[in-house]
Amino acid sequence: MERLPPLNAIKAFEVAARAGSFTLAATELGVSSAAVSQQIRNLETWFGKQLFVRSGNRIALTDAGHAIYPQTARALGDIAAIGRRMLEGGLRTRLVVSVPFSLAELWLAPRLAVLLDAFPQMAIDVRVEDDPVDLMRQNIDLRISYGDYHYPGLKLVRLVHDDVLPVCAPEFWRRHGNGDPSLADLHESLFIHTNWGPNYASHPTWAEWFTASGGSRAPDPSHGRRVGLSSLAIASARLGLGIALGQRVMAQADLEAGRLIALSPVSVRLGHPYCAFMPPAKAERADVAGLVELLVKAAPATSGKVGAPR
Amino acid sequence: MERLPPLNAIKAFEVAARAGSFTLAATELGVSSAAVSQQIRNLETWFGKQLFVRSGNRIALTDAGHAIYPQTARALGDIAAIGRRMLEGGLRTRLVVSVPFSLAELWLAPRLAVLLDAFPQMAIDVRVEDDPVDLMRQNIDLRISYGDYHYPGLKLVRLVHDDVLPVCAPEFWRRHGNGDPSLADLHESLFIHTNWGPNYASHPTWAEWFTASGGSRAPDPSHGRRVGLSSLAIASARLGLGIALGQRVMAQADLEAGRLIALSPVSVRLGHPYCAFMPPAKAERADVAGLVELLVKAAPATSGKVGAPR
DNA sequence: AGGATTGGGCAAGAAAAACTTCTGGAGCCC
DNA sequence: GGGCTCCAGAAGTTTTTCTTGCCCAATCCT
Repeated sequence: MERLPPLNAIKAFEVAARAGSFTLAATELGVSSAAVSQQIRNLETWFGKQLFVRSGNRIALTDAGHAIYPQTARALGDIAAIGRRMLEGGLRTRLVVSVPFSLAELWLAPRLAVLLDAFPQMAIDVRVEDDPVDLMRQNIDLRISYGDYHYPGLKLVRLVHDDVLPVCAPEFWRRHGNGDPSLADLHESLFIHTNWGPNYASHPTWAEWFTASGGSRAPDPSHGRRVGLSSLAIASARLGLGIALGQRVMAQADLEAGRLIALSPVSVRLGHPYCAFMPPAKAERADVAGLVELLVKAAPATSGKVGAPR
Repeated sequence: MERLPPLNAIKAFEVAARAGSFTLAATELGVSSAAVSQQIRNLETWFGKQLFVRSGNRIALTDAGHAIYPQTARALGDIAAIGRRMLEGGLRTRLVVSVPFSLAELWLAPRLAVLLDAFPQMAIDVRVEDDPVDLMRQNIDLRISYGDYHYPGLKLVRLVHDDVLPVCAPEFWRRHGNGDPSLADLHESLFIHTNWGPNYASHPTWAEWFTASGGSRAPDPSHGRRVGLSSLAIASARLGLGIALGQRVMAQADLEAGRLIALSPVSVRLGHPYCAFMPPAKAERADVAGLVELLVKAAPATSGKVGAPR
C-alpha cells in the first residue's frame, strides 16, 4: 500500500464537512476550532488541493471536497464498525466486573442488587481480586480499584472519594462509651485498626482521625484489634468487637439500619478515590455504561466526577 | 459517529497483520519495531482484546485479530483510494512546474528538453515566478526554489547544491586576461557582480571567491557591471561583457560548447541547495516523480540528496 | 549441545504532532 | 455603524509518538 493521507486529518475533514462548520466540528471532536482549522489545512497541503472555500466566517466544500466526503465517511464508518464488532465478539457475553476484596461485599453487592432488581435477566460475573489485574487476558469488562493511577490507557471514571469515621455497635457504645464521643478516655484495646496490606499505605489511621477531630491521641495498633480488610473492620464493629474507622460507603447500610452508630461527624478522607476502569471501546457497551452510571449516581453525597478517557 | 479507535494504531495493525511481523511492518512504515509494538498494544488496550499472540520471537493473529484484519485493510484501502482520486481530479491535467526566473532558461529548459525528447507528447506547463508561490491556488504540481526552508508541509527533494566559479568568453580572456588566472590585476570594471534582489542575500560575492582562492581582493561592485539575475550574469559573460561568478549548473552547457571558459577550479558553494517541493499526494504521480528523478539525476556531479517528506 | 542470531518487550528520553490561547479580520445581522 | 460569529495565524505548551538501548525467549547453525 502506498503512503496514506494523514488519518487524523481525514477524520477532522469528515466531521467538518458533515457539520458544515469548523466550530461545530471542533465541538464534536472535543478540541478547539483552531485545531480543526489546522488539520484541514494539513490535509489540503497534503493533497495540494483546497477542500473548503472560506469566505469570511463561512465555509463550503469545494468540488474536490464534495468528491471525497462520501468516501471518507464510509471509510471511517467502517473503522467505527470494527470497534463495534470487537465488542460483540461472542455477543452472548456476560458482563464481567472485577473488584478488590474490600469493596465486593459492602459496596458492590448492594449496588448490583439495585441493578439486578431492575434488570433481572442481566448476566453479571463478579470477580474478586487485588490489583494489578490483566483485563485483557481475563476478558474483564470493568475493573474497580482504589486509586486513579492504575491501568494507563484505559478509560477512567472516578466513582467516589470515600472518607472514614468512627463507628461501633449501639450496644457496644452503651457498655463502653461512657458518653464521651471524643473517645479520649476509651481503652486502647477497644480500637479496631485497619491494615490494608502490603500494596497500600494510605488508609487513614486512628492518629490521623484524632488530629482531624482536634485531639492528639494516637492509639497503639499493637494493643487494639487489627484487621486486614476495611470491610472486615465494619463487620467487626457491627459485631460489637470495638470501634472502627469505617469507610462511609461501607457503613452506610448498617448506619441506616441502626446496626452501627457514628460516634462523631468528623471524618478523614482516603488518599485516593475509588475508580472504574474499562477499555475505551467497551465504555460504549450499554451494559457497561449503565453499570458505571449507576455506580456513579449511587454515591452523589461524597463525590462522582467523570474523568476523561486516556 | 461514535468514538473511533485510534487510527494510526489501526494502520500499524493492518501492516503488521499483513506482514506477519512487527519488524517487517516497522520497515514498511518507516519506523522502529518498538513503535509498532507500542501501537499494537495501544489498540489492544483500546479494544480490551488481544490481537496478536506472542510466543517468544514469533507473533500470530488471534481470532479477534483475524476477524478484523480484512475490515481494516478495506477501510485503509478506501482512504488510500481517496488520495489517488485527488490526483486524477480531472485526469487530463498537464504537469505544472513553477520555477524562479534565474533557473528557467539555463537550468530547467535544457533538462526539460531531455524529458520531452523522450516523451514528446508530455504536456508540461512551466511557470516562472518568485517565491513565495501558492501551489494550491494555482494548481502547481511542482515548485523549484532556492533554499530548503520554504513551504513547510510539502514534500522536499534536494536537487543540487550549486557553486559559482569565474567564467568569461574566450575572446574576452584573450583580450583582457594577460594570462593571469589569479585575476589579481584585472581591472575592476571587468568584473560582473550578481545581485539577487531584495529577497535573497546569500549569493557569493567576488570578495568571497578571492578569499577562497587564497587571495584577498575585493572588487568594488560600484565599479563593475551589475546584473540582477544569475542567468543574466552568465549571458553577459558569454557576450564578452566581463568576468562573472557563474553558477556551475547554468554555465555547464556554455563551458562544454566553448562559449565560456572557466578561469579557475576554485569555486564557492551557494548558501542553500536548489530544491523541489510538491504536495505529498502528488509526489506519487508518475509524471511528477519522473521529472523529479530526472532533475536529481541530471546533476550528480555537485549533489543530489533526497530529503524526507515533511 | 552451545553460541549466535532473530524478533519482540520494556523503560527512558527525544522528537514530532497536536492542541490551546490569543489576536486579528471578514462577513452578517440588526 | 456596531456588535457578533466564525475562521486564520502565530506562539507556546502539552500530548503523543518514536527512538535508543537493553533484556529475554526461541530458533538456527555449526
